[in-house]
Amino acid sequence: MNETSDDNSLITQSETQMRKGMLVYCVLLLLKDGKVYTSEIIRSLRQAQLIVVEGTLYPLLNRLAKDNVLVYEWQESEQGPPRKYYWLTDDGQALLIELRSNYRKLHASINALEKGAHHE
Amino acid sequence: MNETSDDNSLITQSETQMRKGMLVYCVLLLLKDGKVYTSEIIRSLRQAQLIVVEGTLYPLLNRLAKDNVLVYEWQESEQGPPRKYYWLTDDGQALLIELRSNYRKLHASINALEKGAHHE
DNA sequence: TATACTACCATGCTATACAAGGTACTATTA
DNA sequence: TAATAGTACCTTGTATAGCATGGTAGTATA
Repeated sequence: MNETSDDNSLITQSETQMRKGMLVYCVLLLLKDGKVYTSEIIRSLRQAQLIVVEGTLYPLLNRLAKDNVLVYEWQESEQGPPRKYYWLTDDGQALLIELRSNYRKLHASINALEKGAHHE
Repeated sequence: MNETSDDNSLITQSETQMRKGMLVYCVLLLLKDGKVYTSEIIRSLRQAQLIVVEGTLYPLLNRLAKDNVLVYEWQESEQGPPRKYYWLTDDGQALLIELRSNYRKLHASINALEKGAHHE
């Protein structure tokens, strides 16, 4: 709660916020080409600098599966514990299309604001 | 709490999420050219289809002012109640630059995912 | 048997968007 | 003067969801 020394906290916070909203969209993008298991998703997202912690992704996948966006099946691994492979349902495909459209619109809106197009 | 009839709730939810993260950035963009008062900000954001309700923006502006990103002054209006005009501090200008950079990176990452660039 | 690695998961905290309702000032009109 | 409408600001309560932290379990190796 020190308000003088953590002046970069707002930056970090806003960075986090920016990534947050895109998370569902990015997860669906990662799954659009086939079955992927959870740790693999985390690694891919980290490569894209989009997420770091497991505690965010596992509940998210559970929610998406509960809402019939994803399904999964367990699969034995040759080395290590079994893996939970996820893929998109038809509803998931539809949601992906919807989110892609929304992202395009959002990006366009931000571009407009960046160019200072705020006149009544 | 009905889980069968509100099957578009996840879409709405994700749309909301997408806008959420961009809010700080968009507010700073709106203020980058000078003093603006709150209702005006709300109208501009609505035009850009980025936010709808006041209950989101007022607390956000308070937070940003508390964190020395924005300052404000009261100004009489010729018609109606007085208005609270906000503008960016130097810290706010710096944050805007930071957030612009972050947004660029995020957009690039999403573009990469859209093109299916997830290979180890 | 013990250690290391991989993978999955749950709990508690905190931040925050939204819904809903409220206050106060000005102008218009009866 | 009194009532209504319009504008602008603000607060409270609720629910969502990311994150920190810690834990379980299977496999492989020393």
